Order: sequence, then C-alpha cells, then structure tokens
Amino acid sequence: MTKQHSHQHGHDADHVHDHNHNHCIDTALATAETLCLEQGQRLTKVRRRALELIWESHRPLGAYQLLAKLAEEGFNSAPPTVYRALDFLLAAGLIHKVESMNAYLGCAHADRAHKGYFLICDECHNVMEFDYQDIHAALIAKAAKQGFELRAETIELTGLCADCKAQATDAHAVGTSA
Amino acid sequence: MTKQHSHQHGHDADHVHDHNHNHCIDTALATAETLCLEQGQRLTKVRRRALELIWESHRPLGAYQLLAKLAEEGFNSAPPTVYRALDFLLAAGLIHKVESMNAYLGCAHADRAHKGYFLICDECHNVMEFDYQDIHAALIAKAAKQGFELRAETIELTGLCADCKAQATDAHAVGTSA
DNA sequence: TTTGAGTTGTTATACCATAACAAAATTATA
DNA sequence: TATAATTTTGTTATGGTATAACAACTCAAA
Ligand SMILES: [Zn+2]
Ligand SMILES: [Zn+2]
Ligand SMILES: [Zn+2]
Ligand SMILES: [Zn+2]
Repeated sequence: MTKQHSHQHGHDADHVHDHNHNHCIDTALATAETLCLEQGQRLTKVRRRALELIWESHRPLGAYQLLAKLAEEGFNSAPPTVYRALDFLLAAGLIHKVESMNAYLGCAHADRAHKGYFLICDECHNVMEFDYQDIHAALIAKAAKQGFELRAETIELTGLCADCKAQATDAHAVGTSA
Repeated sequence: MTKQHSHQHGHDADHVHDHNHNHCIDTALATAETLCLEQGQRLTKVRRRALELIWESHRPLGAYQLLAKLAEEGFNSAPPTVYRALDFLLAAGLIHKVESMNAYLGCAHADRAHKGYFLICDECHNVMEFDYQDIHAALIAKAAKQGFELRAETIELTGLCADCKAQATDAHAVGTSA
C-alpha cells in the first residue's frame, strides 16, 4: 500500500500540511521529464503545468477544475486544451483517472508500469493509491480461465478512511449532536 | 463466474439468441417484485418498465438510451425521470452501474447481497458479471489493514473476450488484410 | 377527510467529453 | 537555410451525463 500523498489525510480542504508538498511535486515533475525524454515525448508548457496543477491539488481534480486553473494562467480556456493534456499524461502513465469520480490524480510511481488501484473516502474524498500484486495476479488468472485477455483494470474501493472513522467515533463518544 | 446473460457472447448487435431471453427478464422481474414487497418498496410502472428495458438490452444501457425508450412508450422524457428510476433500482440492488462506461446493467443475483465485478470486452462491448469471493475477502482485509472501512467496490476489468480473441486469431490465420 | 410521505412533472442548469478543421510551432529533410 | 512533414495548439460547435429546485400529483395512514 502506498499513500498517494502522505499528507492526504486531512478532513477538510484547509487542513494544514504536515510536510512540504512541493517536494512531491518536484519529484513527480522530475520523473515526468526523465520519462518523456527517454520516450521521445514532449512535455510542453501546458502539459507540464497541467501535471503540476494536478499534483498541487489535494484531491483528484476534475477536467474543468483543471481547465479553469489553466485559463487563469493565460492558457487557452477551451475544453480540448485540458483533455489533450490529460490524454497525454494518462498515456504517459503520469496520472490516473478515477472513473467513479470523473477526476484525475497524479501518480507517484510513473516510472514503473502498474495499474492504479484506489481507496476513496466517501467522507473526506481523499484518495490513496495502493499496489496489490496478489490481487493483480489473481485477476489475470481469473480472467484467463474464461479465455479473457485482460488489458486494463479499474479497481476503486470506497468507504471510510481511518481518520474519518476515528473522527466519527470521537464525535459519537463525546455525544455531539447531529 | 456467472455470465450475466448466457446469450451475451455474440460479436455484433444482431447476433441471434440461442435461448429465450424472455425467461431471464421474467425471472429478474419476479425477483424484483418479491424484493420490493419484502422491503416495503414500490416498484412503480416507470421503475418496472425501466428494469425490463435494461434487461431487454444486450449491453449495458446508457441513461439517455433508456430515457429515449421510456419516452417512446409515453413516459415523461425529462432526465430526472430516468435518473430517479436508476437511483431506485441501484439502491435496491436490482441493477449495477458500470462506471467506466456510464451505463447500467441488470443484476441476475439481486436476491443475494454482493458486489458487481465485471469483465468488459473492448471489442464487442459485452459485459459479464462475475463473483469472486476470494478477491472480495482480500480487498476487505487489505483495506482493514489501513483502518479503511470498505463500503463499495468498483471492479471493472477490460480486455478481449474469448470469442473476440478467437475471431481475431482466425482472421489473422486466414491472412485477412486490415 | 385531512395529513403527510413518497413519487412524478417540469424547467433549468451544471458538468463531462469529443468532433472537425484551421493555425502555429517544431522537427526532419533537402 | 529553405522546404516539407509532423506534431501541437486554437477555435467553434456539439454531444453526452447528471443534478438542483420547486410544483403537482398519488396513495395510504390517521
Ligand atoms: Zn499509479
Ligand atoms: Zn476520510
Ligand atoms: Zn450483480
Ligand atoms: Zn468480445
């Protein structure tokens, strides 16, 4: 299990970070540049900035949220701009799409091929990416047994994260109304 | 593994059924009525007809496709009509939503609580629902280890189904161009 | 028969995503 | 360097998915 961002555990958007998130962003961007260079891909201004903005968000970011941020900075504000950037970043494995949220998330492990498996909190909407080789292998085997050739996996688990569960318990114990 | 419809293996929409699909529909509707009765839920005309139409489709059905069919039959043609019916059917466990397709599928096992796991063919777009208790247990355990309380699972696997794979192989062997 | 809960009708709007073609920038080639 | 080919971006338009808000109706219980 890998927490996507180690700071992604707050319960409200204004939660104070307990580490320098700039480090995460810098690392992700450096990886992105290396990968694009290796693969002869061009990490253009808008693609690079889109990736940064996705990383700067503490939650999966919707396409139009991202588009608005890009527009604020002088980039073209029409939808194809953002979808092209997202398509590029997805194809490069630099971000994942969370299907059940229609939102996009930076991947901290873009340098190694993998499927994105996610734990999504219903309460705080934080998302953790996790890695589970056992499940991946089991799914491939299961599919193969049906003659099905697996190409992609959408594994999105929702529920209550540890922090939100603790908070709910606390509130109950104290007898908080509502 | 349970094929959602045993006839869902054709490669084109006009594939001739090899069984009487009306039986599937009748069974599903009977189950739906029993469940609603037991739970004090009202399977109204529009809800019932929506469920039938979803079952009559050989593929997961989009909300607006369903809406059009309902409208043809004299039901109100505004979006809330269909989304209300879908919400009801989802909550009752009578259908599943395939997140990666934004489409809805009848569930043949509504009478026993379960998660909908799907195998989706990229080529023919048929969907098979499957049940995998091992994976379900593993996911719960994995989440619990993180203090995460699992509530819902979106497991959607895409790739090439056995039929489409065979067809592709045949075409190749025969030396078909393209 | 009144009351209240649940359901449906209706209008409007927000959000998500792509098609199609023109213009510009970049890279490769002559 | 000039030219051509390729990729990327700009622009306009459209299509697809989903919900908000409030009024009207239905049905069953009190
Ligand atoms: Zn990842
Ligand atoms: Zn949470
Ligand atoms: Zn099911
Ligand atoms: Zn197929």
